[in-house]
Amino acid sequence: MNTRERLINVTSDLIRKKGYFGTGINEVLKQVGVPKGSLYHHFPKGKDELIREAVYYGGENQMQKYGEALRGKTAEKGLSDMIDVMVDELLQSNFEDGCPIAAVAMAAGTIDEEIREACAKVFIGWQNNLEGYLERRGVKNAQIKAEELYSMFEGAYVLSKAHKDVKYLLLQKRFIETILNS
Amino acid sequence: MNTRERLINVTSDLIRKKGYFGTGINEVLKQVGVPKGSLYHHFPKGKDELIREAVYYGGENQMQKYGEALRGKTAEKGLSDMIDVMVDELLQSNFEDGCPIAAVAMAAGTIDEEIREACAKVFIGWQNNLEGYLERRGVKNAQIKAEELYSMFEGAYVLSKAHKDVKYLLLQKRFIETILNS
DNA sequence: GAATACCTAGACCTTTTGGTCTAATTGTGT
DNA sequence: ACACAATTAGACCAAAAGGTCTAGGTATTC
Repeated sequence: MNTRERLINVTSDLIRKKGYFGTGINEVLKQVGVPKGSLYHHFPKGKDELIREAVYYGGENQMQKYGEALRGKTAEKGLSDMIDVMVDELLQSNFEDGCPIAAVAMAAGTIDEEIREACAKVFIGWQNNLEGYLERRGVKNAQIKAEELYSMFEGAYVLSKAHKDVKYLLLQKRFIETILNS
Repeated sequence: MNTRERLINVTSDLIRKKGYFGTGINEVLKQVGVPKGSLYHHFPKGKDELIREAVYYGGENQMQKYGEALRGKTAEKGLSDMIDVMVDELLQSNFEDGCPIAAVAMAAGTIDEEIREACAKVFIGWQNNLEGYLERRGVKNAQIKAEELYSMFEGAYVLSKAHKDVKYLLLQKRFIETILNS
């Protein structure tokens, strides 16, 4: 992993814990162990460019995890396993890691518009992915259901982190069937 | 409105736009128009104490708004109007204002534990309020449904803000009935 | 091996951060 | 009028923020 990738990787880790404003380039630099010059060589526009790349990177990463959870299962089992991915992330990080995109998107409107667009694009990507998955399993109105499932999961992720209690995420499993059959 | 209240009020406005790390006490001071001394007189523990109070204040404020939307209506109409409260906040602030609690809770785990607890308490308060509301209207399993509705709304709030598009919130109206009858 | 592009190194800068401290002022009760 | 608490005022501080710039080093290419 080269310098550029390591910078993005560490930034991606940090933003899901502390969001846009809480993530400082000095801390990134310290964790990666490289000087300022490297950062501004790879990201001439500075922090905003770095964060934007980290959003895309974190989004790809997360989608891959979700993809693995879904692969080759019934819609219900797949979605249930997708929830477990989020549950595990919370537990393994002692409730420090949240949704890597939401943490940044929260400050949208007051930060660089391109970053907000990056967040939106990642969300759309996740959603389209889920929509295709549902369609392949013969679920009707897959688009709306994918949107709804994402809303539910995103909200439960936030609540579980705030409460330091995964029950909000686990509760979603009881409503997967309800939504799929609605 | 006295100095202490004005400080809390402005801080509450700021945190729902920028979260914990994005909210600076110097900016609060500038907006209120008082010097440092006043802030540290009213909040000897500094920023964290101020933010905590702002979380409670913002939570009360928001619950009142939701309460008005719900009052004297069928469960479905009330919940639909509650969604409109969130929609209006996004539109009127040009998508700058989000959920006042979620914005702070996002950074939970890396900030003062008491602030995280404050966020959790506010969420619990909102949820209990909704639960009571549903019960009074004869909804079965009101607790679980209140939890679920909050997850959905919270998630849709985040997504609508990230996308600068209220459709994610409006979509929730189509699922209110589904959840209530589940 | 010289030339060139790529990348690292880190000193330095300005602005802002949260916080402390002392002096002055305002209000209140006697 | 006096005493005393409550509050405001703002200078000051160390640390951290994001960012710039020049100097080295390390590859790669001819």
